[in-house]
Amino acid sequence: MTTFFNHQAIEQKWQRVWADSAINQTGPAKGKKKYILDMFPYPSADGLHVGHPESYTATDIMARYFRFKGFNVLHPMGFDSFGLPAENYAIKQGVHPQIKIQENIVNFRRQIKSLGFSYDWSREVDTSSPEYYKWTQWLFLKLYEQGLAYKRLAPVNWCPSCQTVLANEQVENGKCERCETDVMQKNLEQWFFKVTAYAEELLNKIDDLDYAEALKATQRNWIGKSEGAEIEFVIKNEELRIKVFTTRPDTIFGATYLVLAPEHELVKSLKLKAENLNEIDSYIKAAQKKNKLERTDLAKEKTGVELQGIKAINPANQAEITVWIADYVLTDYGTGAIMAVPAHDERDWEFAKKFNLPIKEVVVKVMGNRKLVAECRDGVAAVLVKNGKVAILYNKKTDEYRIISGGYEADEDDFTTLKREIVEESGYIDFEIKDYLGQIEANFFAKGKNVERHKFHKGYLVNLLSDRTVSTSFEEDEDFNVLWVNMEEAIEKLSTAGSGEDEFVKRVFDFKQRCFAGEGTILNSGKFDGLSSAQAKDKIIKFVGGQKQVQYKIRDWLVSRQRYWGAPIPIIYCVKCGQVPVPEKDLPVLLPQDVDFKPTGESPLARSQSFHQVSCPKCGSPARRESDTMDTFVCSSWYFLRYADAGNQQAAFSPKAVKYWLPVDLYIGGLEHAVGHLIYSRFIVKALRDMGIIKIDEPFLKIRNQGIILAEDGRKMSKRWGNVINPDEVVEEYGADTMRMYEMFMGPLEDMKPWNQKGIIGLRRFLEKIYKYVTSDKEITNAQSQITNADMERSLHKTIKKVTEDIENLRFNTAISAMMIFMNDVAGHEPAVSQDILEKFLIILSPFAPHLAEELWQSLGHPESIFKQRWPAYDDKLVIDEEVTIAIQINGKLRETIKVKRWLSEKELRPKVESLPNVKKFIGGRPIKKFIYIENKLVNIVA
RNA sequence: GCCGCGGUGGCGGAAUUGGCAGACGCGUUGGACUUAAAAUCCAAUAGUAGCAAUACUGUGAGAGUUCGAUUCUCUCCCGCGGCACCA
Repeated sequence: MTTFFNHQAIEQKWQRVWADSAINQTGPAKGKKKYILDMFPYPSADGLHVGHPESYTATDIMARYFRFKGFNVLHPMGFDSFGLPAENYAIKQGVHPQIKIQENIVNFRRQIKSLGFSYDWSREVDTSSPEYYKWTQWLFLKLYEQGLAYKRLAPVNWCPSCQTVLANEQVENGKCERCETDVMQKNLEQWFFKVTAYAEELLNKIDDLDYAEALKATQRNWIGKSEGAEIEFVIKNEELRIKVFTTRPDTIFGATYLVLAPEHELVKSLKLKAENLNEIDSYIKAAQKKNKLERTDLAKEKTGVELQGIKAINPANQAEITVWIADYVLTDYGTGAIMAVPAHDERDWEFAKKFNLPIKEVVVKVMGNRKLVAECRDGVAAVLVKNGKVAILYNKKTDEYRIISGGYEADEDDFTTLKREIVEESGYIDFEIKDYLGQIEANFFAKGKNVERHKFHKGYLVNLLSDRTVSTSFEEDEDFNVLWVNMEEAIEKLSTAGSGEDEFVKRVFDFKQRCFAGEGTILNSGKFDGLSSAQAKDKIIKFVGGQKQVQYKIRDWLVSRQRYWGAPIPIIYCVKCGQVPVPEKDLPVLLPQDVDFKPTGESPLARSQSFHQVSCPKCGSPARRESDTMDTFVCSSWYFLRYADAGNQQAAFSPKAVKYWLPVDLYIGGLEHAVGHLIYSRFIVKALRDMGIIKIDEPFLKIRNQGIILAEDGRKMSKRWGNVINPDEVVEEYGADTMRMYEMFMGPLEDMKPWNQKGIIGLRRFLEKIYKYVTSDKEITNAQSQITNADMERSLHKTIKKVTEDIENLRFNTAISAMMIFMNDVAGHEPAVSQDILEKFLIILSPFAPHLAEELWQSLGHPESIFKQRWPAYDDKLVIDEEVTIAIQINGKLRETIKVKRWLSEKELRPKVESLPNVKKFIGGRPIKKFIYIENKLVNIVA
């Protein structure tokens, strides 16, 4: 590649100057501020990958832009340096994690600096340094004081390969997110942070935050709120009550059995009273052998066992119902017991079908809209409420279906109605009822009869047994029936019928649809009949003496780890006093250097006598130190607070510094941290707020997630595929500015996009074009047309406007495109533009390509850095063109364009337009029906 | 299954209170310069038909609203991400 400028010399020169002049150092805490933050990296041995510069460039542009705008900007960088990879490397290679991680940090810092980011390195943090983790331990103690950190025996996730427990957030599809080993369940005593105490606030504050919809949805899903009720079922002849959680109290009249999870606390005593203890025991044993993944496998057929001889009483209708144990009920959600409503819950339906349990329908689907029907009531002869029957007749021989519908007569039962209607309408006499399809409520307007209909229909599938017929008079109106059709036709022709028959057709072909799990109108529920589900819920909860209840899926955060390379948990176990927190003055609890850190399942720290054996800080008795370390996510859940006051020796941070700098105004990082790091950080901030230590509710006002950069082959970059792009090589060959520009130009920040090695050249050419234009004496050889400085002034102001707006909206790709358009305007035209125009252009370029902009700025005779300048303002008058091109359409098709003065009136414009030859041609002498004029944009002539 | 995001040339992408689809860049083709190549510069570049002017088609599919739809509404298909026996 020919080089018109020596990027290496320029970049080295300015990186040195900037470092020496401390130009990126954060100002004292006063004036208007912006806190622009990147997710700090884990300093892996592989060094930076191209995803890092993507988000770092974006934040760097923002930081530089806001400095130009006169803001005091905090833009820090640091390293999340505790964690497993360094430890695993240490185990393999025998190098202490600390040594390896420091090497990696040196490399990371070099790489980051080579890209010319404007970080304030004086505030760098390193989570594995005692100066930092002292305060991580302090944070732990603060949470401990509040009861937000606690130790508890609980079923936890255990990774047999990493030899440690994991938080729920670190398990993906039952596998360890780090090593993809199947995670086991173990009952262990572990440390937790009480995130659930903030579940509600974590959920409802999401609405006010400026996060991408994907991030919000992910967090909402993870928190998993559902509102319902807890209701007690009495066990017959026993003093026992079983509490169930349900979100559908409106279906309780349809609860035909109860189900307990195998681990439910009442199972132990109940099974002894059952008649089939052995069967029950073997079922429980079998269930507990399965791991979580097997238990929750949706494809698996449901299993269960009845507690024979035991009956519960449905509190709604006093019916005696059976009690079952089944592992489709989860132990750790709700109360670990459910009321089963097979008619309205697919899982209960499946279970009931398998074990032949009663299915009672208490909610019907509502078709059509009662309100709409009411609105078109005017002029309707009568309101007819007549309940009907729909039979779907199936002819096995021809594999065809036919719909027959009709109403009750007098007090007929279902079968009599069906029989009569089928004979009357079709003449067939030999059939049997095969399946009940459920009930629906239909609301519609029958045009032919001019009546509004509001009915309940029951549907049946009826098998034709032979072709025998009797002659009928076919009195019924055949137009209302679709005669024999095959399956596809039945679905197609009837799915738009809208009167409710279509719903039954669906239920014929889709077995699952026969279990209606939606909300509707209540039936078979005593005095609640006719209410909607929504209306019935509260009333029924009251009626059965239940309690309204909210459930969340999110669990407390398991923070202890049985590994070496983490912050030690500052707790001491005294023989006399029990759990004793390490006094703050004794912090940090230093990680011992001389430990065999091989993982064995026991915490490696337990093997260090000097670490382990201590005396109680309270009474001096013999004691032992907690030997677990903290999850690295604890370190990263507060680092953004430390940046505000990084050098503080006396405290984690001063309230004053946090008050000024926090919350973070813009945080950019990967979406993979949606439920781990980001929820943890939000939790920690809320906990510290409630302790009165800080005053903010949320750590991050605005979060954007950079999209993954894929390899050229469209796959993820991975050593395995050998398709990884090394940023160092790109910087060396094309330069840091080109690299920055390319990554910003690839596409929208948040989109996933593939790398294209050839595409980089376009950005390099663009920078060269600028360099040549500014440094040469502007003898443009290929002058195509004359252009005035006033024209260029306009072009510049348009560009400033576009780039300013695009930066504020993080649309860097179109900002660069706008600058390219400006250069295309300038270059190749004579005469050259004024120095003033060039200088302003360099300023708006400088956040993107800081080295080149600074170099050219200096070459224009400025001794002071370009980054000391102010952002150029644009003049609205110069941005708007006086002449506009108006598109002329005839009947919606573009036929001509015309250049006119801006804001030309229709009166002035119309004759001009109508006299255009093309317009005359396409109108072809027809009269003009309509002349639509959108000012400054378009004319559409309808002829 | 539920929730969220998306589907536009050969490729990355642009255009949204509904108003000229394909900006900008890559690639490709042709030309200039050169002994030659690279680099650079100029031109063309959605598809189909045509020598051409031009015409028709075209933003995942189908329908709808509208003078006008990539943009709004409905139905469906496909891709990505999250949750998932959560009662």
